[in-house]
Amino acid sequence: MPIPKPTAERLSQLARLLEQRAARSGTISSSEIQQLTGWPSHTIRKDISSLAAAIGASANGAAEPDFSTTSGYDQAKLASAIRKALGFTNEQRKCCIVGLGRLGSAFLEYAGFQGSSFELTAGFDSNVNRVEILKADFPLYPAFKMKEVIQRTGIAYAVLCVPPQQAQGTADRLVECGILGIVNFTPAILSVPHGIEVENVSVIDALGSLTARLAAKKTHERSEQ
Amino acid sequence: MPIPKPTAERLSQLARLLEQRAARSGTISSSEIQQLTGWPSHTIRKDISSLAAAIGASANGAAEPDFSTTSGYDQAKLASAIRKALGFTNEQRKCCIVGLGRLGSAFLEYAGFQGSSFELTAGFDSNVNRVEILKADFPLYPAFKMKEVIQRTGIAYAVLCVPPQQAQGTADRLVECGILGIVNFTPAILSVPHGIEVENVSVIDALGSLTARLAAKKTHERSEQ
DNA sequence: TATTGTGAACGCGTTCACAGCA
DNA sequence: TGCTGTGAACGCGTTCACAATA
Repeated sequence: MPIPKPTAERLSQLARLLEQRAARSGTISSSEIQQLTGWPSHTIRKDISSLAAAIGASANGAAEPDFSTTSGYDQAKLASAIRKALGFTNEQRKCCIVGLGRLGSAFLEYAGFQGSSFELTAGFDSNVNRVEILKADFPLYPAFKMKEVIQRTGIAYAVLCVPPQQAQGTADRLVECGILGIVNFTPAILSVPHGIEVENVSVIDALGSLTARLAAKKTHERSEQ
Repeated sequence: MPIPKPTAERLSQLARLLEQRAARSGTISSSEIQQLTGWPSHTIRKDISSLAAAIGASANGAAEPDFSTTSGYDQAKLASAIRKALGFTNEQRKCCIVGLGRLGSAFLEYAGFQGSSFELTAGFDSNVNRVEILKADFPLYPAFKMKEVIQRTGIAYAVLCVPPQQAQGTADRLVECGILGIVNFTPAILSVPHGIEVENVSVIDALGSLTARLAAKKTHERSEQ
């Protein structure tokens, strides 16, 4: 029984949240989670129920779950169960940054990758100067080495931070290099062949979602009165 | 008849795409859009159908749509109809950037806001040095002026780019200032009161979605064989 | 023939209500 | 009593199949 995508997203956030407050008392209830996240408690219980089902299905004779005391969930155990079920702990997927301008270079010192199942292993920029000046924990290369490096080191994903005019062209090159997925920080809409996935990340889209949700909430409240 | 949220998101992207290729021939078919975006053509037709319904519902005696020739949709007309229906062209919503480190300061020269319905009107940082050194088209302030500036100028949204340890505290302050929505670029999970909306933007989450989609596609292909 | 347009069926995640348990 | 857990009903977006239009 596969975990539904929206459920997986909530669980992933929940795991982050639990790890953040690791210092607190060992147990948390679904209604406390509701308070922290805004998700209804029954949704959370259902999500965790899906999680347990998914674990039980694959755990043929292995150790059973065992979060769920009488007063909530064991935070540490729940968090690690989520991580395991969502395929974290598996081998790290290698990623690269393409485009080391202001935005791209911000990732060079971004701490969020530690503890995730993704690993930054390369950066590329067409400007050789940048490549030489910037410092990172992983090697930076001029753009013409992209194909060689990606294929040799087995990089699966690219984080695209080039100027919008170069976005589609660079995406095409990345596909040629054998990349599987692109996280697109560019405002451009990318066209890619079947089998390649693009995830768009955009402040503007995020602001649009906010506006839509606030508008929906308003009309909802109106209809409640 | 309100436009469903997923539909609105697709239409929003579609509008961006149409505007990008404004130079091309004036008409585009649903199957061409399928090729460019990967969405099935019937989904696109349904989406545009929803759009037409939404416009027709509010256009009491006003001009009717009129994209839809016999060989596709008029690109320019469709794009502007989408923008109108999704509430763009309305008064701009004011936004501010909070935290002017590497990531936050990248937005100071980000072009994506032009032509959107959002406008950057202020930046804040607790480090007075940064505020004085950085240059932007809009004023930058030290953090202690947040409340005064946000309330005086009517800023509705904040883009949160502070270090993760300060995320929750800063979010709390923003809520006190009367902000309605927060775009959270921090890996921290934020708790906010009812009525305030948070949209999380995270590379890690985006990579996670990519992985999930690729995995789903693989098992789907397997079951098709 | 090549397109849009749409009512109806479907599938899936959400919600509900209540059973189970400590 | 206060919590988790879950089958069943519900609602909504997607998908399908076919009518409509040129």
